[in-house]
Amino acid sequence: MTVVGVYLIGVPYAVDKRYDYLFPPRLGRAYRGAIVTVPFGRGDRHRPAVVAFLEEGTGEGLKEVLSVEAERFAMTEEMMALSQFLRDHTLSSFGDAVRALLPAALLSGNAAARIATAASYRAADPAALSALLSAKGREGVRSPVHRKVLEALLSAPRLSSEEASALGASSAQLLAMCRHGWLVREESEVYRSPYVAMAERDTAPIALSRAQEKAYAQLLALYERRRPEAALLFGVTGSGKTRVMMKLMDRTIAEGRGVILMVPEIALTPQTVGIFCRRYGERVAVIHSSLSQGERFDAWRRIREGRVDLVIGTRSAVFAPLPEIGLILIDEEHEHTYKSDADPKYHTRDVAAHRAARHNALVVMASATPSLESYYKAERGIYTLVPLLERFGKCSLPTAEIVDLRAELRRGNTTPISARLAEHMADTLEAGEQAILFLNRRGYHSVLHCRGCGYVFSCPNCSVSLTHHEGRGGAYLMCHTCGHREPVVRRCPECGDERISFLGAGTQKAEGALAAAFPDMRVMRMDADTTATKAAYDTMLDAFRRGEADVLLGTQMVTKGHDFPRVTLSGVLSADISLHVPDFRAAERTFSLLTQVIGRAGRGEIAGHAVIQTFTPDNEIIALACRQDYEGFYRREIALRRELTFPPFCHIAEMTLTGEREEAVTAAADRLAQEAAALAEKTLGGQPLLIFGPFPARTFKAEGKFRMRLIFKCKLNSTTRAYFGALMREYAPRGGVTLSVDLDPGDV
DNA sequence: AGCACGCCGACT
DNA sequence: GTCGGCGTGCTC
Repeated sequence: MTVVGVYLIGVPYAVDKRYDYLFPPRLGRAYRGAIVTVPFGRGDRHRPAVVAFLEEGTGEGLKEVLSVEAERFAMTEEMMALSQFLRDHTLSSFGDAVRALLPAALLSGNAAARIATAASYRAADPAALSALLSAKGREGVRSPVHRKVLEALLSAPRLSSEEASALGASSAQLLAMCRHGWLVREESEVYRSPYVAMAERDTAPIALSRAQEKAYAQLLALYERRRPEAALLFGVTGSGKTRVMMKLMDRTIAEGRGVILMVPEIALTPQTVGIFCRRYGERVAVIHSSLSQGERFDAWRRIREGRVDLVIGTRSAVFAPLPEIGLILIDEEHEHTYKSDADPKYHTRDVAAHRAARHNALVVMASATPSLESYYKAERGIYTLVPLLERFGKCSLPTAEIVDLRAELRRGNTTPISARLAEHMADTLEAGEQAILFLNRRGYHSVLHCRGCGYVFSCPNCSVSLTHHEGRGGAYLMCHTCGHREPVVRRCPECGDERISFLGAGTQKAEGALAAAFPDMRVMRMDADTTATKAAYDTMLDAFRRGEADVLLGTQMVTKGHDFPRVTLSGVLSADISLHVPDFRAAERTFSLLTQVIGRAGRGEIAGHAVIQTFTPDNEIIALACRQDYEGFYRREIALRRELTFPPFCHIAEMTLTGEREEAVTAAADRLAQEAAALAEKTLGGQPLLIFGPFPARTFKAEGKFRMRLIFKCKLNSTTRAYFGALMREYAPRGGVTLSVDLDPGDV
C-alpha cells in the first residue's frame, strides 16, 4: 500500500508537520506535489494538503486520502522547493507558503468546476469541405445559414460559438450540422482576463541613447552568463530605465525564456500595462490584488501552461509558475510593498534571488533611490551596479524651495499652507496649470515636536523618534525599537519654548485651508478612503490628467509613477511628518519621497517647481533631496546605520504577542523575553543577539486586542533562524495569546 | 484551526 | 441532580 506524508494547508504553526495517510489505489498514482483532500482531527474535517513524502507500507491505523486534484495543477518540484524555502526563511507554515504559490481556487475544492469553457466548431472533414459545398441535391448544403458557416470554415480552422452566431447560426442549426456529420463541436477552456489584446501592436525595435545603450550592454553581459546574477539599475527619474528594461525583456523572450516584471501596487495602471500589452500581445499576464478568484486562477493556468512570456504584477507575481525564467525585474525596488506583512512574511527580493538561482536567471532591481540594503550590496560587489544617471530628452530638473514653517508661525499664519506656497499656487492657477500637494498622515498623531525651533523628541540610543503613550502612571514617551522611555516635558530642551505639540497637528485641515484661500480652485482629494477600489483610483487619475481639477491633494499615492504633463507645481505640506515617522527607515523613506515629489513637477514641456514646508529647514536629508543627491544621502545614512547598528549592519526580527486580555498578553511577553534570553545563551554559541523589550506595539490596542512586541538585533543565518523557530514551537503561549514572528520586517 | 474532554456555576 | 462555561490538549 502507498502511504503519503502530507502538509496541511490552513492550520497554525503548531500543526505544521508531516501527517501520514493511506493513498487508496482507486485514486490512481500517488506523487510528490499532489494536491489532496484529507480528513483531519476528531471531526474528520476535510482539509486541503500537499503530498511531500511517498512510502510503501501497511498503512495500518491510517486514515485515507479522500481525493486528488488533477495532475496538471499539482505542485511542481520548483514549487515544493520554494515552499520549503519560504518556510525556512520566514518561519511560516508549509501550508501558508503553498497558499502564496497557488491560486485560492485550487485549494477550495473542485478546481475543474471553476474553469470556464466555451464551445467552438470545426469542419469534421476539412479536406472534403469544398466538395460538400459544391455538391448538388440531397447530398448538398441547401440552407443559406449552413452554407455560410461552412464557407467561413474554408478560411478559418474553427469558429467560436460567438462567431457562428454572428453569421446567423442558431445553436439548434449548429447542432443539426453536427448531426449531419459536417461539424464537430468542441468544448475548450477559456481564460478570464480583464486585459484584452490591444488592436495596434508595437513591434518597433527599441532605440536607445548612448547612456542607455551602455547600461543595456552591462545588463546583457550579465544575462548572457546564464548564471544566477543580480544587478542594481540605479537610474534617475526620467533616464529611460523602462526602455532599457524593455530591450532586455525583448531579448529574453526572443530566446524563449520567461520574464517577470514586478511593480509596486500603485504603479500598476492601465497606461503601464498598455505599453507591454501592445508589445507582447496575448502573451502577457497581469497579476495584482484586485483580480477576482477566477481571473487569478486563469492567469496562473495560462502562465503554467506556457501561454505567457511576460508576467507583470505586484508582490505575489514573484511566484508566477513560468516553466522557464530568464529575467526578473523589480521596478522601484526600494518600495516597502515588496515586503509581505502577512504569512509568509517574505521579501520579493529574496524570493526573486531564490528563483533566479534555480533558473540561472538575472534579477534586475531598478530605482532612482535604492534601498540602503541594496546599494550597500552593490557597493560590496554582491550586486552589479549599473548606473544610468543622465536625464533623457529635454526635460530639465525642477527647482526646489524649502519653506520655514517656524517663520510662518511667527508671522501668525497657523494654516497648513504657507504664504510662499499660496503664492505659487496662485501663479499656477493663473497660468492654467496644475499642482500636486502631498500630505502624509501616517504616524503624525504620536510624535512630539517644538513649534518654536522644530526639535523632535528622539531616542538617544536609536535616533528614532519617540512616540507618546498614555500609561497608568500618566503620559510618557517611548522608543519603538529599543523600548527606551522618558517622561513628557513641557519645555523644549533645545530652545525652552513651551509650544510642544504633535507633529503635523493642523495638516489634516489642509483641504479646508485651500478652499478658504482659493475659493474657485477645484481640489481633488485622493487617499485610501476615496480610492477604495483600483477602478476608483484609475478614474481619479484620469480625471485629473484631463484637467477636471486644479489640485490633487493626497497621501503617498499622489507621488507615484504617473505623468501629468500639466503639473508644474508640487508641494509637501510637512516634510517633518515623514522625516519623523517612528521608524529607523524614516530618513530613507523621506529622501525617496521628496526626490519623487520634486521629480513629479514639470516632466512635460514646462519647467517645474517644488515647495517643501518644514519646521526643520536646515535638515540635511531635505537639502540632499532638493539637490537630488543620492550618493550624499547614502554616505550620510549608511554611517548612521553603522554607528547605531541598524540594517544592513544587522538584521531585525520582531516577535509580536496578541490577545484580548491585557494582563495575559503582558505576562506572556515577559515570560517570552526571559525564555528568549535563556535560549540564546544556550543555543547561539556566542553569536551576538540583542533583545529589546517587551514593550507595547505601535498600535498597542487595536480591534479589541492588545499587542506586545520584542525586537531582536542579530545576523540572520541558519543558526539564528533555528533559534527563532524553536522559540515559536517551544514557546507557544496559551490562554488566548498568540505569537507571531517577522524576520526582517518592513517597518519597525 | 477545530473539536472533544474535563471540571466548576445557574437551571429544569 | 444536569446543561454548559471555555481552559487544555490532540490531530496521521
